Amino acid sequence: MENKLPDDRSSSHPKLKGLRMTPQRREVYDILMSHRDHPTAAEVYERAKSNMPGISLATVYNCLETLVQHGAVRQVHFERESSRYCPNLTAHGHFHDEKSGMVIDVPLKKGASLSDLLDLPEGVEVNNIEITLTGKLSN
Amino acid sequence: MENKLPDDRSSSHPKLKGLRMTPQRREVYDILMSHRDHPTAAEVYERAKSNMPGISLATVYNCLETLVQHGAVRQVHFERESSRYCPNLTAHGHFHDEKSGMVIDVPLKKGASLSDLLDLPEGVEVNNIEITLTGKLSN
DNA sequence: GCCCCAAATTAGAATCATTCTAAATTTAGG
DNA sequence: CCTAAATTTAGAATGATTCTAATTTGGGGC
Repeated sequence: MENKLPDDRSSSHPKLKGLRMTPQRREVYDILMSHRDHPTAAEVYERAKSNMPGISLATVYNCLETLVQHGAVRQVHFERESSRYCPNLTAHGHFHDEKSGMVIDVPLKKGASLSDLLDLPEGVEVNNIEITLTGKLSN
Repeated sequence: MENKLPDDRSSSHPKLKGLRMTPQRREVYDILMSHRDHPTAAEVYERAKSNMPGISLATVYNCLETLVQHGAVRQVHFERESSRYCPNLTAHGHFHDEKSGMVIDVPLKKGASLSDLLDLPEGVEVNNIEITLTGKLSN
């Protein structure tokens, strides 16, 4: 059922250029792209096993690390809980509902920029930013 | 050598009201207030031992947790590294230098507010915010 | 001032996410 | 098709933190 384009091994997303797209990496990447609910490595592993019963947890960790290094997905952290993974590459923060554990993306306001908010010291090169909010979803 | 005010057990800082100020908690709190360099629990433990050789690591963890719960200090997280502790209660973010490991406070610009930056969903009660930057201090 | 109970402290065990190790497998290039 | 390098794998190791159960401490009531 899969569309096998011979040249599609590492080019379905611009961020994946230069990355050998093994079946395991594709599986992990597809899981992140299709669910988009900020799963942990263990959750990705559970989902991956249904399509790929032989995949190992170590491989899931390896694939996630590789995808993060290539900028294809982002890691999200709340306190010291398990890392979560997010395929949304736009500038945004994350809200963590303390009751349900659910994580939702919090977009930046149109035209807004972090440098409007923060008084950054001179001569720093910022490679990564995390904006994390925790609280209650009052419904 | 210590100034023993009978009423000073839990009132040296407004945030410490209602908290039994044991010698261990005072020691931990004083370490955070005097160094202000975002130490980990293990680093607080090392420092505490010089004044209080019998203190245990578990107690340092307990004291830090209690101080955080009472809003007297804040926890700071980078990726999944050890939690760090910060006595600066004003709204601010943190920059983590990848080379030296040093952490510095990043103040918010005067008059700026997070809600200017983020498009928060309706009806969320935000209890905590972390803004963490990682990168290189290019000096 | 003394006793009692709850809270705090303690050492060490347990937990758990993640990383490491070493061996087996897969893949790309020649 | 062959070889070297990259990837995957199972299981062990790591390390920060939390838990457990026992001991110690301190404040309020008498």
